[in-house]
Amino acid sequence: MEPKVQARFEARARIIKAMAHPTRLFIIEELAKEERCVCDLTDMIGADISTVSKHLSVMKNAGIVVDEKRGSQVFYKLRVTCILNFFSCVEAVLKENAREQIKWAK
Amino acid sequence: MEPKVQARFEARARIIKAMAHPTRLFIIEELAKEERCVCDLTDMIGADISTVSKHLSVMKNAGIVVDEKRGSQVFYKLRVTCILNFFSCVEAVLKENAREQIKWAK
DNA sequence: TGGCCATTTGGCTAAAATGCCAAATAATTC
DNA sequence: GAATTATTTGGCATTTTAGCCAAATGGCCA
Repeated sequence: MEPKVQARFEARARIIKAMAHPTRLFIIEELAKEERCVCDLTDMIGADISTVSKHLSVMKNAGIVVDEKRGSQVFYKLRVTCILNFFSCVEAVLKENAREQIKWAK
Repeated sequence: MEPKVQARFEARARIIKAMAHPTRLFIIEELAKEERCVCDLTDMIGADISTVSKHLSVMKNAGIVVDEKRGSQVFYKLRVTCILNFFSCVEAVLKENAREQIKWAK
């Protein structure tokens, strides 16, 4: 593959990789509803706060979310909402997968 | 996070993770045009055929592609084409990222 | 059957991702 | 300024992923 093409797909992969984790998908869905501080997200997720912070940092570096410090808290929100379109397609794949399961079970 | 919710996001993440690699994104885009055998994809990508085969297997297990054996060759095609909608959003993020770069450069 | 092509699988090493704890930063309040 | 709260960062152990080679499998044809 030519280096230019290669680079383009690497850039895309970086963004998709930044979503490819259950916790991060949860965060994305949550931020789609409203912005949240790290502490609230941490409560919802139930992991160490440093873990949540690092997940957020991964998505921030990818350009998926933006943060804003207000007082002692840091609020995160989605940077590009079209991200949400992903989910409906992912659900479609999951539905297909479930359907196949039934077929295989026969 | 409740186990049920957790499981739902894990299922989603499995699918997105199966896309989160430059080579696999390339394959997806290629298969969007037309089905391809492993050998053709391997030529285009320039990696070991076993590597390409494993990438395809990852996507097959996630339900993103399906394979069909014809003679001695195996052809792969997309299972759910809405996958392509991903790219336009990813490009939007990349464009935003590029824009920010300029802002930072000031 | 034997040989050849296409593909998958096993095995192995190197690299990247996860997640926790502890320590460092930053803002807030008393 | 010290204590407190919110968040990030560094470090480390564990797990997962990637990619190559070599070997196994499956189809095709002489």
